[in-house]
This record gives sequence, C-alpha cells and structure tokens, in this order.
Amino acid sequence: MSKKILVAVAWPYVNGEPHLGHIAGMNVPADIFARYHRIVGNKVAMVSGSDMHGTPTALKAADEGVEPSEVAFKFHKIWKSLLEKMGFSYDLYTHTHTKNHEEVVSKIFLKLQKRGLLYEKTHKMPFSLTENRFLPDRFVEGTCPQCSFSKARGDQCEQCGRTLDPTDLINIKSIRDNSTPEFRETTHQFFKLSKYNKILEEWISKKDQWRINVKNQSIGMLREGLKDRAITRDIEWGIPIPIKDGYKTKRIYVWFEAVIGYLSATVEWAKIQGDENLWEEFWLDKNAESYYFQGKDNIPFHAIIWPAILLGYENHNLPTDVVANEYLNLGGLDFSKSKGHAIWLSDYLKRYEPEPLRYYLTSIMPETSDSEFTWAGFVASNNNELVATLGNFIHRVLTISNKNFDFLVKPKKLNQKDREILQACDTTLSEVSNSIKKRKFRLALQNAMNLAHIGNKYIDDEKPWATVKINKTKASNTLWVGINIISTLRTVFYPFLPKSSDLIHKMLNFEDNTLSDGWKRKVLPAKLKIDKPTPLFQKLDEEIIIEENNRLLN
RNA sequence: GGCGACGUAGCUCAGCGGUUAGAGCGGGCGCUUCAUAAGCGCUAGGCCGGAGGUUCAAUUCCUCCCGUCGCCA
Repeated sequence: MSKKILVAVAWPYVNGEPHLGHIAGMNVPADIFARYHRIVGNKVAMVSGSDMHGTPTALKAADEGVEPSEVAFKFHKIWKSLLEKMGFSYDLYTHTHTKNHEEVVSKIFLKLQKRGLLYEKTHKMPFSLTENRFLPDRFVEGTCPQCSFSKARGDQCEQCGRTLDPTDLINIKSIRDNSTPEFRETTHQFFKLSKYNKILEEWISKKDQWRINVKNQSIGMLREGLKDRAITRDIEWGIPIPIKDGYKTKRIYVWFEAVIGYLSATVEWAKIQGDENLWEEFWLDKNAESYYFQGKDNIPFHAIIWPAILLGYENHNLPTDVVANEYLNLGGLDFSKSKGHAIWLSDYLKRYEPEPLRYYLTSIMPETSDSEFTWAGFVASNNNELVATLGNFIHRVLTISNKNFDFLVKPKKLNQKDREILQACDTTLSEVSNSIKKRKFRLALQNAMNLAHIGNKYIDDEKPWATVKINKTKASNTLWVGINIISTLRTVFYPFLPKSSDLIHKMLNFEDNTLSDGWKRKVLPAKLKIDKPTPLFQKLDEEIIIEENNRLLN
C-alpha cells in the first residue's frame, strides 16, 4: 500500500548563505525522511524554496544600497546549489518570487476575503518624511522604554529582549538616514486568526506523536488566546495585494505568504511533472500525510498560523506532524549569522565530503535539546565510526573475499550463527524503519550502525581469513553472510548516506541502484564476483581540528 | 514579565516511581592481526542543575529557585 507523503522543509531567508546550523535542523532530517519513504515505496513530494521577501533580506539590500531582488536571487542560487551538493533530494526547491506563488497566494487571499475571514483596520506606523514612505519595524530604532538601551529596534530591544511596537520607542529615528519619522495612520488587512483558537486546540490536543515541545508550546499559545494579525504591510518588496483600491503601495506580509509556499511549490512541482492536478494527491487526499521540518523558532507558524490559513481555505490537509528541531550550536555559541559565529556550508564543501557531515549532523541532531558541533567531534565521528566501524567492516569482508575466492556461491547449508546474523539484518531493517517513522533520526542512525558492529563481531568470531586455509566452504559461507550484512547496510544507510550506499551497491556488482532494490534484505545472486574494493570513507587528519578552530577565531 | 523545552558519566544522548542509573564515542587494560594500525572483549567514570515536598520508595511526580535556548507581551 503506497502512501503519499509530503515532506515540507522550512523556507530559509535569503539574506545570507546556509550554515551548518540550518541544515542540521531541517534539511538533514527532511532528506532522511523523504529518502526513507521513497525506498519503502511511498510516493513523496519533498518541497521547499527560498523565502525571498523576508524583512532581513530587504534590510540587507537597503544596507548595501541594492534592490532586494538582487540580494534574494543571489543567495537563492547559492542555497539551491549547496543543497544539491549535499545530496538533499528535493523534488522541487523553488522560491517565493514566482508567478505561480503569487497566483496561489492571491487565490488564498481572495478566498479568505470572500469567506469573511479578512477585515480592514487602521493603525499608526512610522513614516519617513525624507523617503516618503512607511518604515518597517526593523528600519527604525530608538531608546527602549524598559531598559533605556539607545539602539532598540522597532520590533524588539536587543539589550533587554523586550518586544516593541515602534510607537513605544523614545526618540525614534530611521536607521536609513537618521531622520525622525512621524506616525501616520495606515490601513491593513487582518486575518481572523482568533476564530480558529478552539478548533486548533482540539486538533493539536489529539496529536500524541508530536514532539513534546512543539505540542506544549502550541497549546500554551492557544490557551493564552490568539490575536488577529495584519497580513499586509507598507513595503514594496513582496507579493502584491489582490485588492483594487488603496493597496498599490502595500504588499502581503511575509509570514502569511511564505508558509503558502508549501502549497504553491507542490503546485509548481505538479506542473513540471506535466500533470497539473498531481498536487491534489498530497493536499486533498485525506490519506496523504504531511511532515514539516524546521527549527524551533518556527513552531507557531507551522503549528498554528499555517493550519489556520488552511482551515480558512477549506479542505486542504493539515500537518500530520510539525517536526521542529532545537538549535545546533558551535562551541557553545549560537550558529546565528548575526552574531558572526558560523561554519558556512560552502566553506565546508570546499574542503570535505558531504556524507561525513550528513552522518555527524545526524548523530548529533538537536532533536530534544540544543546540541553542539565541534570539529573534534566531526573528526572523531568520521574516523571512529564511518571509517573504522562501517567502512572498515565492508572493506575487510570484500578484501578477504576478493583475495581468496573467484566467486562466492550461495551456501548449501547455513549454521545457527549464520542464520542469526541474517535475522539480525532483518531486525535492523525494521528497527531503522520504526525509528525513522517516529522521526527519531539519531536513534535510527544508531540502529543502522549497530549492524556494522554486529558484522565486525561476526567476522571476528568466524575468522574467515583463518578458516579459509582449513575449511574453504565454511569461510565462503561466512563471507556470503558478510555480503548479506553489507547489502543490508547499503539499504539501511541509504536515507542517511545515499552516495555511499550507491557506491556499496556498485562494489557488490548489483544491477540498478539501492533505491530500486527497496527496503528489504536483497536476495543475492547465486554466484557473486567480488572485485578488489576501494575504501568507502577517508580518514581525516586530526590536524584539521586545530586548523578549523583557528579559522573560526578569525 | 508570561508560556514552552532542556539541564543525567570527558563528549553526544537513553531512561522516567521500585533491585547495585544505561548506550555510543573518548580514556585504561587485554585479545586478535583479514582489514584504511582497522576489529572484538573487559573496565574505570556520575550527590541524574539546586532546595523543599508527596510516597514504603524519586533521576523519574509536585512546588520553588538557578542556568541555557525558543516563542509571546
């Protein structure tokens, strides 16, 4: 029974490059999940894209004196290419500055309006007299009324953390030209979020598979009560508002339209597939499942706001799960760009392979609490686990086979131990499967790696390098079982290390690829020729720990 | 300030009312030598953030406090 699985990955702001914190929290788990569902035979649409209209992007453009589109497209290209290099298997990675996205956003906007879920309200906003326009919250600063910090922004004070409204600021100034703005009335569209308070609370209460932080935070917010939110702004960069009068100089506010990207990207993907209605399988079929991967800062948008929009729009599937990760920190410091501490993905990829990083980031994935990236940890994980345990197991079995046998043939009779090992392969398949299904990716990786330990112990116990001299059949049988383990490792590591899996696949002279063999222990050909293997993973020199740490200090 | 999560061995984390708190990695010791000096076994290591409380019994439940992070005001 093939299921339909929508894998929705958070949309990054394109005001900078991806760093390791970004991909550890959303891309890595999403890709594992998507690849797993594909290999078990489910129909997957993994979609995301760049959030082009985010305030940070507009702000960066303003800082550099260029158009927002220039910044957005520049970083969109970078993101897209780096995500590809990491082997993330997006069915579509698009962006929000497309005609298609605008159409879908407009359609939803108009539907909500038609259903009486939007209303107009006027409030006061800072207006720059020198630039003749309204200033976004982050374009003004002034003295914080709480802590007297002189550079508090219009949305928040960086010193005391208080959230602010521009009208709260004392001695307000435009950060663009230091001029003093005046407050003018402006009219905006508000979404009746409050209408969905109760229904969302009931809906989330039933989600017993959701991670505890996601569920409790959402319920907490709902108990406090939702407030209606403005979904338009006085800005030029963004999606135009499909209202004829009075909204020419305004745009849809980014938090409202970016989440719609999940739907619009699926629609775009369907068009590219040549079947315009294909998106409906994921959004209208009530048996379809949808999983949203993102960082913990994004929980309210995915667990409350997006579901509310979907409820207003009618009939579209609500999230099956909102898989929010905590943060990946660096040496105890935040990975945040603004604080200047980051390992950029582009830098990493200049020097190292993608898969050791996928492995390490999965092993320390911040599923339940913040975790820490260290170069020492990275090197240890590569050298001790990938190379020494997994890579070496494969290498030793293939080497002994290649040196001693022209062909391995299917054993006539297996002993008790051999059968137990084959059983362990099957057990591993189901353990990894269960862990991934439950979105426990760290555990799933451990389940997979455990089979390599079992394999190493089996080879140690059976000593085929010795038995080959006295009992060639026994040695051959052991190696045959060993190849079964390798073949199973190829399968269970596929969601995590797809390239490596396909390399193993080739080494074993199998036809087609890992994906096409499905999630099961492959029935091996009766006669197996084993070539001289080349190591799967390379050891890293411990020197790089010092090198990389020095780079971080600069 | 309010809400939420987290705080358990050097590191990454499990556990969550009940015998001496677990795993992987790292450390130490031993075995092995087919393999990228890889592997296997054994072992050391912890007032389970702090203070109270509930209970026959608490790392596990409750309260308060401290710390970290996120969201909201």
